Amino acid sequence: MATIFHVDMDAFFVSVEEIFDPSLKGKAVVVGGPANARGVVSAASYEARKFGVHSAMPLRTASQKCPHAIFLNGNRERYVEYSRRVEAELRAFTPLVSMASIDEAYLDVSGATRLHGPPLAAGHKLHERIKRATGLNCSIGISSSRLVSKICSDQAKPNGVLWVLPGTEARFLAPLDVRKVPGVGKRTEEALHLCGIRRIGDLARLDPAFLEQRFGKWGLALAGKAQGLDAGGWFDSSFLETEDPKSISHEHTYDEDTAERGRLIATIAHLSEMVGRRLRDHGFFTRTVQIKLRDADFHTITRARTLAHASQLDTEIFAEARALFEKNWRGAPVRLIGVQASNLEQTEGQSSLLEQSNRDRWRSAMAAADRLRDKFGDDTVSLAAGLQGRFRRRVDETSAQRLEPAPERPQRPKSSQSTQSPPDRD
DNA sequence: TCTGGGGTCCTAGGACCC
DNA sequence: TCTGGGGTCCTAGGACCC
Repeated sequence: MATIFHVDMDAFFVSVEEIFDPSLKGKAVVVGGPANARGVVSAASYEARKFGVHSAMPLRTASQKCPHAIFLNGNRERYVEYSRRVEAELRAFTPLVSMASIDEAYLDVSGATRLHGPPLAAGHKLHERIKRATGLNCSIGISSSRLVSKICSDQAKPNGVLWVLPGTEARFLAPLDVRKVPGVGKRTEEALHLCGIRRIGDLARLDPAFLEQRFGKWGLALAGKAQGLDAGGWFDSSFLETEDPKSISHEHTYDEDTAERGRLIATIAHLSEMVGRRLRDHGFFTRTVQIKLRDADFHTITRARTLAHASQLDTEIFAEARALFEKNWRGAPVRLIGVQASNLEQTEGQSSLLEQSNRDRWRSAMAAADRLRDKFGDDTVSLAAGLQGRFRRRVDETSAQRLEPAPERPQRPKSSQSTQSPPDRD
């Protein structure tokens, strides 16, 4: 029988902030942004939660429920750093560690009883070690499957260790709300309630065939989850593998909706650059470029196109994203705009020699730009179109280098040059 | 209450091919 | 030419997670 730990950090972002500013301890703290900003709560301290504040809640709502809360923007790098410290501590405890997100992990400690003792004692030992090494509290769920351990760590919060004895999984799960099952959100919960299913025990009693007929493939998975079973069985080989990403995207929500074409296109250029940069960092090429547009009513559309050859160049991603935007934007104010790369490949595939040499030149320009960004920051180099709108001022003020084609040679016809053309060779 | 940003997976319809 | 079925790729949307 496997022994799986699920380790979940308590109010992770808030707890890290408290390390940097101990005066925050014991206060209502919300990480996510200013109280009046467009945005949602990323993390709330337990003090703030007493007032009904929880993650994913709009910041403006949070500030109404808890006006005295301290609102912080948050520091991604800090959280990544502390996540690494936690991970190091987990790996020192046992080698079979799978980070599920920035603040949670699964550990397979099946073979570690000799070293760490029985499950509950081992759990407390790990809990102590994490606290000592990082100053952070966590909760640990222990059982024979990842699913039950995850639900279990949630029941253990805050700052607790809980063990579900082998053979008692069904008894543990039965009284819990169906919403506790990972994957059951608002919609599925509503649908289940309509069928008279409120608790995991209700779900477990149902015929899997009924769930499959009612919810399709997902229904069958749900039937398994109600029994506390992991999708991949007791142990699936993907436990330790870090898989390649399937998509890379960036999006931006404006402080106020905007219908300014120049500003929208500048944002698309900026987002395309960020996507391209990450593609190159990961060594991927994208075949499908997608844009996302959300209007004032929160109505959201996505429009995608698959390219003839895969690319990792900002200019090609931007050209595609821009074309999709021009074809689909009707002039209405935009709340959010996004650019996504998917259909990721390891190589760019075949193309003509001419295209190849053009891309080779752009590629070296991109590599040079990446080096400059590493050295001087992300805003030092930008697509020409990125200089419009709100990015213009920032870039001009720093008198940054622009990523534009080099001056033309005289024999070239003037009209053939645009921001879309590759830079000349020196 | 007025809704971020980064992802994953699933469904469903249409095109196209055999 | 009155019309099947399966497979794959593409696109759009939606539920969900942290």
